[in-house]
Amino acid sequence: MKSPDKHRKIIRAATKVFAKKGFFNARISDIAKEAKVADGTIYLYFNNKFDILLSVFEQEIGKLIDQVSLLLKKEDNPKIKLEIFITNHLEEMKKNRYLAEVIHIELRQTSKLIREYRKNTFNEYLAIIASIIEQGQEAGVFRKEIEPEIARQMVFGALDEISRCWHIGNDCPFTTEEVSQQITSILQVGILAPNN
Amino acid sequence: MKSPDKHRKIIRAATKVFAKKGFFNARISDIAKEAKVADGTIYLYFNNKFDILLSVFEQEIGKLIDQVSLLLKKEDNPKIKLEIFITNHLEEMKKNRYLAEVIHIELRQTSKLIREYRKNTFNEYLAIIASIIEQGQEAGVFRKEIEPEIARQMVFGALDEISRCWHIGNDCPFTTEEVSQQITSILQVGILAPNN
Amino acid sequence: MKSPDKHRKIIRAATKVFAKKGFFNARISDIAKEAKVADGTIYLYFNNKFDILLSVFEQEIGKLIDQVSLLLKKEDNPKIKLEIFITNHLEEMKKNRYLAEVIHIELRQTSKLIREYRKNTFNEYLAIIASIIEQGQEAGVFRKEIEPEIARQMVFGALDEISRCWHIGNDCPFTTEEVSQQITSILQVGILAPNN
Amino acid sequence: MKSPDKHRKIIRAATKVFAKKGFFNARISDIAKEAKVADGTIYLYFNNKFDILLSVFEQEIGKLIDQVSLLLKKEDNPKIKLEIFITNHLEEMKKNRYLAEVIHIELRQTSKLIREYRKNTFNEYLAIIASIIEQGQEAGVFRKEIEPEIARQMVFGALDEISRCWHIGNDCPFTTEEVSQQITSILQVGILAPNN
DNA sequence: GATGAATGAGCGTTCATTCAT
DNA sequence: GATGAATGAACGCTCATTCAT
Repeated sequence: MKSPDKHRKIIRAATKVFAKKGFFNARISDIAKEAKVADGTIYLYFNNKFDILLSVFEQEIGKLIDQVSLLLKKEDNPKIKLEIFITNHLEEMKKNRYLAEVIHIELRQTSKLIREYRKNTFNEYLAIIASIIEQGQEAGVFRKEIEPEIARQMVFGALDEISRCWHIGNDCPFTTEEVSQQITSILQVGILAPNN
Repeated sequence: MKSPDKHRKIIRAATKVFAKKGFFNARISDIAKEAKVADGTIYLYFNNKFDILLSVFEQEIGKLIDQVSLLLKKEDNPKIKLEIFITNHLEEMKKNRYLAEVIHIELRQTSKLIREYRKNTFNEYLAIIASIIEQGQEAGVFRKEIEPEIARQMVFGALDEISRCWHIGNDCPFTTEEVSQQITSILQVGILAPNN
Repeated sequence: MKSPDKHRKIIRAATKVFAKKGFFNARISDIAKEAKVADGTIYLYFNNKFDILLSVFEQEIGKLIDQVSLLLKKEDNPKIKLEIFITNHLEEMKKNRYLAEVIHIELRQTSKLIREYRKNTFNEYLAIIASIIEQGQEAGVFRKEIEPEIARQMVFGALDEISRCWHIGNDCPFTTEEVSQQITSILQVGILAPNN
Repeated sequence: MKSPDKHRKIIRAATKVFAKKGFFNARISDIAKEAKVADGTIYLYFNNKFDILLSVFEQEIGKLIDQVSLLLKKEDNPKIKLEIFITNHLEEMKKNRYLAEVIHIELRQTSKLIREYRKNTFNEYLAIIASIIEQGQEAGVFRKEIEPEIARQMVFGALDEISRCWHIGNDCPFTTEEVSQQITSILQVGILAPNN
């Protein structure tokens, strides 16, 4: 029977290799070497290279969902919930460089497969943002005329762009906390000065 | 003398092919066929496959810069300038599906070349956003505690995520105008309801 | 573990193909077909096409060195040693048509690699000639004013030109033995008639 | 009408380029650039790349033949004639690096075409050596049992190997004169010390 | 189950040759 | 005659995938 341990090892190795080289430049043998496994062994656990990529997402983003869900469960205030989501995402991206790169590099690589995939686990993650907005609107805390879907895209787009800039190596002179606060603040009260 | 017409034809073809298949899945012969030239002809105008990608950016993003610069020149109010930038970007992405895909798919290829490249033309485009924010702060229209760099990332990230969702084929029930207004509005006054 | 058998098969095939077509006209797929392996298999055993050429030399010339060294060990007389070298080389070239062609065709490829290479195994082979001359001089059998290096070049040049003519297809009406004796004789006593 | 001047310019350029890069690594455009002529122009004067190579030989070796023939005409003594041939060849090879490389690199490149060619002008050059030997034998100066064909091969092989070593960049601590004398001496009186 | 040698389709790129101007 | 842009066949090499052990 296939060992779940080896499955995990391969996923971890693939996450690292994809992050370092990008999906197309990563070779199966790189992943095999990183996982200390024979090339052929990988095909006992995955159908093909692309399947590995999908599994990396399932696994890693599943973890993200679990983690942030746990944090959000303890809080009722939508304002704070949004802040928690933002802070958690940024912190994770800063910590888990591999996942960050896999998301922002590989998520756009292509193609129908990814597109279909995105209707699954990853969209579940994004849906959390929309649901926070909706709860806030129901609670009268957020403006009703905001479309939760658009706001969700804004939030994720903003966060993902931030993490991309971090990992591109351009110096970013701000701490995670500062960035988190600024984004939260802009989202909450906008950029206008009081009398405008 | 190498014909500038052919150069343009190849760029156009490459934009289309990269958008449809992604950089790595695009074949030189695909581009050649699309441009109705021989494979070898491409190498009279470009050094290699990657050079084509860079040229596509230079060309297309140069156009974007020119266009939005022209529009912004006519306006002084930073609030409206920001709206103009947002609207123009979204409209262009909606219209020029190929450019949109090339940006959001290919901009993420890990590559020193792209990284270096991004310090050039593309960053020029992004710098426009930051400068609008700064002008607004100087004019007292935007909050001074906003970091223009972070806001810039938020804006571009949001817009890029929007355009990605459009082209991914997920139904987006909103018009360009609605999206543009919502984003502008969130950025300007935030998402909080009046008394929060 | 990569099979040494396959390594040998490829070397043998390459020797044949290089001899038949020359290095530049030889195709990797020709070698693969001749060796009855897949094209890609060749790259499990060699780094690139040029590496195959070098290996052919290492292998084949190594064999030549071993063989002639063995023969020379049994003999002390420098006169006879020289004759042995000459005869052995000519016999081998006559027998091993492929090696002969590889030497005289490929040895002349301008290439830093080959030049560096020649300082290794092949030059070892040539050095045998020089050392025979030197021994002869020490023993007082050969004239002391002969430069061993120049004589060495003469000997090898002569032998290589002979073998080239054989394989070029021009009829050569002499047996290996006759040629061997003539060359040995010219080298030993020159071409002058007794009273000149 | 095709200009003989341009024909000569291309030959000269090709000699240089072939010598520098070898036949297979030389590109038609290299030759065209060196000759300050358009690529296409070359095909007005030559049928194909290989034809250029043949023409280079015809031309350059023709010159060699003329030159050495002139020198030999003035001399009757076969001993001296042989010395003249040897000295002249070595001097030319030392002077005309391009021709030297073209001979020793390209002469072995390959193939049926070259082989047929060699029955022409180049063999004429080699025949000069044989005829000197024959004259010497008739005059009783050279041993009758020497086969002129074999001696010819020895002479040319020796000379060509010398010139190859020169151009390979290996240090050769001897002057042209020394080499010439040593080779002449070995050929004439052999390498044996007086009493052997 | 695990291995890693073997496979071979596939692609980026080169360059001799052609031909419209 | 001269040009040089255009052509496209050809090849070295890679690497995802398979399969005998």
